[in-house]
Amino acid sequence: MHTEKVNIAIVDDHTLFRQGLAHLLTESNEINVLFDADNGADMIKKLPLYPLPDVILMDITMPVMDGYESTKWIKANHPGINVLALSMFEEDKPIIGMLKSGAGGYMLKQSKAGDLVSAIKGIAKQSIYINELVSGKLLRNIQNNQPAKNTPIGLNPNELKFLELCCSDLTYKQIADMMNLSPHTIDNYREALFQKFEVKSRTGLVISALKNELIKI
Amino acid sequence: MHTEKVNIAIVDDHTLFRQGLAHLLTESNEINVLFDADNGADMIKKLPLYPLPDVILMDITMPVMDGYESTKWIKANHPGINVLALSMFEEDKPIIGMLKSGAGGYMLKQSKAGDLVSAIKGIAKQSIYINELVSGKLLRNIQNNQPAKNTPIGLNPNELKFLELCCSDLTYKQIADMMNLSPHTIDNYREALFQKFEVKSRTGLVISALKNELIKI
DNA sequence: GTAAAAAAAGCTGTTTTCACCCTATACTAA
DNA sequence: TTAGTATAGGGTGAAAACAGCTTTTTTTAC
Repeated sequence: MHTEKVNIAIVDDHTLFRQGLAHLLTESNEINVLFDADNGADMIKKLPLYPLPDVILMDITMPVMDGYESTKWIKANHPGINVLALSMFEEDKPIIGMLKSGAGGYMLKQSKAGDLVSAIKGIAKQSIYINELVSGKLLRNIQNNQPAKNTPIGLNPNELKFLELCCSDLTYKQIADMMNLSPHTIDNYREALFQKFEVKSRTGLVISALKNELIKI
Repeated sequence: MHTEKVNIAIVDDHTLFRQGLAHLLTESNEINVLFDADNGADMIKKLPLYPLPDVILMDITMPVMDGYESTKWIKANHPGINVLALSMFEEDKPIIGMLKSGAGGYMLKQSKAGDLVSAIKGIAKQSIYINELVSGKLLRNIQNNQPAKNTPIGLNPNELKFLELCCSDLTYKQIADMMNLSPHTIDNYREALFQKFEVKSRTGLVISALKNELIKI
């Protein structure tokens, strides 16, 4: 069985690493390195000069235009190209950051060549390549990402009605009329909700209500 | 080499499935089913009557107290117990939901017994067990969780940035500072957006922006 | 280089929102 | 009974938001 070679580009500011890697990958006979670049800006400049790569290997820390920005640019301008982050860092922050920026996978520079080739082939075919390193961090990220979320806030029916009407172009005066209550009473509801949601403005209140899925628009 | 059996509990409202699964897992000789329960409330009642399980297999849809609530309760009261979600659904929402609630892994009921045993052993040892099914959804979740960069109607980058910052508890003065612009300039943006969106208040603006999916929260 | 256009900043009001005081009623529980 | 609490209503002053119009600066086009 024969499969097309995967066309890739390498973006990394360490010239020796970049070129060594290019040789190494070319030797595998499954990967074709179209071009390499010093940083994101260099990549943008070179991209039109070659066929579009299937995968771009992307370093994170680079001068001029770093990996996060470069990845965002790629996904905005060539969403079909898959970005595989390739970095020395195994901390949560760069990993989550690159994935959020749009990378489809994350490999360490200390990986074995064979593993990198598999990752490149995997990401070329399925757009994403998740390994052990990444999956745990991903999970912890979404689990921690909801800090104050599971604090069910007790609202009485009137407060809830008021909250709904708040999510509109109406003034408090108009809301008071619609609820057949004095504007001062509405004031009390507002104060109470500001405290419960820990906000200081109607806009903050609306955003919180939507985030907590108390109100649907 | 000999390893301790993994102690588990099964929470699922389908009695036959629950008991059949218990037999099946017991036969593997690597897993010991301590008890099973009809739903979350039943689980909470039975938990003190047995040794603490290493892993709880948790269904999602159950009467009285569902899998999300039950998992949250477990992680709040017995954070050492690992929850493995076990469901028929392979949609994004239940998977992400259970993981956010604190589950360390997610398996389909249509899995092979051997795979389930591996998952249980994996989660008992490493607290998390991520398979192909889950990892892709996790990644897409964090990638979609923030910006929607499309600008369908005519907003320039500054107006869009302003609009984003509007969806918060910040005052216009603070927004002006963050954008390094004079409050008067911010005033111009506000006026322009009020016209474009045909609203008369910041709240109306925020609601419109969200409805038009120009901003994600 | 200059004129037109667009963006940024300024000025002056009015209205709305917000914060913090307060009173009255009615229901509940010690 | 009395204290506590939830709900409705009241008043004032300050801050923010809103509206409309003018001027300066920057960009762009000719």
